[in-house]
Amino acid sequence: MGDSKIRNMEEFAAKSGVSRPTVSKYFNDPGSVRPATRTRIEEALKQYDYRPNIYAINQNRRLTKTIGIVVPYLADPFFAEIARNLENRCLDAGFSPSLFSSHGRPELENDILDNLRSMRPAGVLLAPLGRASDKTTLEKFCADIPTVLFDSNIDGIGSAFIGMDNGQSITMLVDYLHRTGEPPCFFEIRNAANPNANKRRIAYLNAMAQFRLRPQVISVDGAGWDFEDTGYGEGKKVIAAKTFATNTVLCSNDRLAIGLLSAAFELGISVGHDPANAMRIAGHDDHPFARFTCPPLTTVAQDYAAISDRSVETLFTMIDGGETPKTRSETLFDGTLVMRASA
Amino acid sequence: MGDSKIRNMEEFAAKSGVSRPTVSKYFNDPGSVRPATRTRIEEALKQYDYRPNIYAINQNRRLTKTIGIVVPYLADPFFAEIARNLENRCLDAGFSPSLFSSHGRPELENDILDNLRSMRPAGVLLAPLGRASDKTTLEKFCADIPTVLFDSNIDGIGSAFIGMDNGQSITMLVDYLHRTGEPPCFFEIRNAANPNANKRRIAYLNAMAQFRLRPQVISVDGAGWDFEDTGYGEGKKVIAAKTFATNTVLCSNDRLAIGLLSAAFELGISVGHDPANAMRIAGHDDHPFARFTCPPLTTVAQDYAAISDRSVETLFTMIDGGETPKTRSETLFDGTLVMRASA
DNA sequence: CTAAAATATTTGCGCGCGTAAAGTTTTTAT
DNA sequence: ATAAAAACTTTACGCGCGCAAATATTTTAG
Repeated sequence: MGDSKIRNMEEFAAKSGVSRPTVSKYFNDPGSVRPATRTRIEEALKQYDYRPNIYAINQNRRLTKTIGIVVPYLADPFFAEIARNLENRCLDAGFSPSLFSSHGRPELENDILDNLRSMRPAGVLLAPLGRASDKTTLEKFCADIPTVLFDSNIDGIGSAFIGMDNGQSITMLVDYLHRTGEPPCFFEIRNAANPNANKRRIAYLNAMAQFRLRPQVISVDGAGWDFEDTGYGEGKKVIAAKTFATNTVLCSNDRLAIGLLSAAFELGISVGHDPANAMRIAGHDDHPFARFTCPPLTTVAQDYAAISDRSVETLFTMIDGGETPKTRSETLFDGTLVMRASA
Repeated sequence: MGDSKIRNMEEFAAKSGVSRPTVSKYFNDPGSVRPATRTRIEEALKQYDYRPNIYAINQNRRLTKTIGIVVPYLADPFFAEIARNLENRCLDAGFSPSLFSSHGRPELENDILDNLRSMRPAGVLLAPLGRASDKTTLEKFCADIPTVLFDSNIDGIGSAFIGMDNGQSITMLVDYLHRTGEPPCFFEIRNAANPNANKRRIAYLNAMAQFRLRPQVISVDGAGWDFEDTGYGEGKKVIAAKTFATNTVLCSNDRLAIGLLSAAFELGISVGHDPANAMRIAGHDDHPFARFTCPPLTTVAQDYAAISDRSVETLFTMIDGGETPKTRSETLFDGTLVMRASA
């Protein structure tokens, strides 16, 4: 363990019997020094636990080894889970991830990006708030820092977008629901901030048209990120008013579905795939808790791992390549149908 | 907006017609310079959006304005919510919070603390993994950096602990369940990492003794942080085996209860406070999703705001005071009974 | 209006490390 | 064994700012 305290790289270099520039080289890439030298440094490292001062390092490097990760709302387990995957992959690649949540607040998103810019990160993985985001700020930021967008696509922002194919997933879900019972109504939050919400409504309308079914979109008011609460409160009203044209409801996302399930339960309406039940409810995303609702939620699974992996890979190739690619790429992954008891 | 680019404080000072040291003083505390000078700086700030280099600042300051926040598992909405509160309070106080999740892995917790130490933060708010934590590392860390523990108490670690009074909360819950029906069995994960689990079991046993009731603790195996999964899988076995001595189950935490609710539902066992139901299930924590389970979960609410506020306050007084207090303080908040339909 | 107090400025050092150039030693290839 | 290549050492500068001391200016008090 540590004996006397080492104050800087100079002192440490003296202790290890290697010159300071070589020690510096070692810390930037241990493989870049001769094996014999490496051993000497690492021996010294065991004796005098020394770490280079990160602030001094970052001040002098043109680019840091930091990767910024920004999500719109970390208290949403979906983003928490994605963030966890992203963090792990960055760590594996030798970068230090720095995690930020906009907490649903556009001003905070701007502040975070401002802070991030002054951190001179190697790159940023950004899931923007969406409609609420300040596009000008986003645009400026992406011009300066290699940025990969994920989850929420905003046209023209960032050098790449990784997300899921809402058209594919919703069509599949509509198809399934239609084959197994009454065609679905679509339950969503009006003017939702997340751009996926829009795409899903449109995908629903297209799918229904394709299957020659009459669509019904129920848009309810709801602010903020308390989707369960909106699903519950507004769902109760809609169910009580018997607004749903069919017994099957496709929710814009799982959190809304969880709220709607809760509303149905309270009103004594049985939900389930079995025809004995009064209602069927399906969601979208395969939220971490969707397996544990009562009844368990039928939904479309997003491929968390694939989205995380591809986002990080895309960013790393951008970083390695040196410059931002000419053309903006969009990668969409297919969802997987998860048949559970609710629909 | 920004005209020509400012490279450093020297250039910016020239543009604003103020000397560099004064500008430096301004950025450390805008109120410490004369109003006239302040105006001149802020006028210049509007023209040439300049920000001091954080790395240069942090390298030269003895203490940074960073507050480290470390939670054991961010994908648990309980910690996500606490983290959100803590972040906001740090921001309000002019600090920059830096959020880390140990993701349930002790090595990662150690790495995070190592990184954090080299960041020379003004202070750290730490919710340790608990039993799995490397106590030696924690101890060393707390000796160097002002640290407030929250949620999980580890004897002697950190200068203060802020959490909830498991004795009070569990006693209240046992009392309530006993008054309104059969006395509760206690459902928990064997050898849980979190120290609260232990305290709750003991509190349960004490409470049952106090009310002269026969206790029954059911400890199931479960690794990791997938509490719902454990509650569901093991819960199904326990219910099927009719192990529970009474019809009332008090779960060690809400996430376990959510899993158990799911198990009961699958087995066709109706859960609810109403005597018509076959079973009653209660949880602990008032997890963000507890309101939306079917039936909604009766539980004890932790006072998120109080715990966050007090943790931050305690840390700030430590930071202001300069040195760590002689005596370690422990602050425990009472829980609030939340009566919902499940028990 | 003058002295005292408060605030600015000037000057200059230091933080810990990246990095480049020139010279030296070691390794690898022929 | 010798030349070429690779790795290392030495030397030196610069990054952008904190901070301290001495000096100059402005504000406030009497």
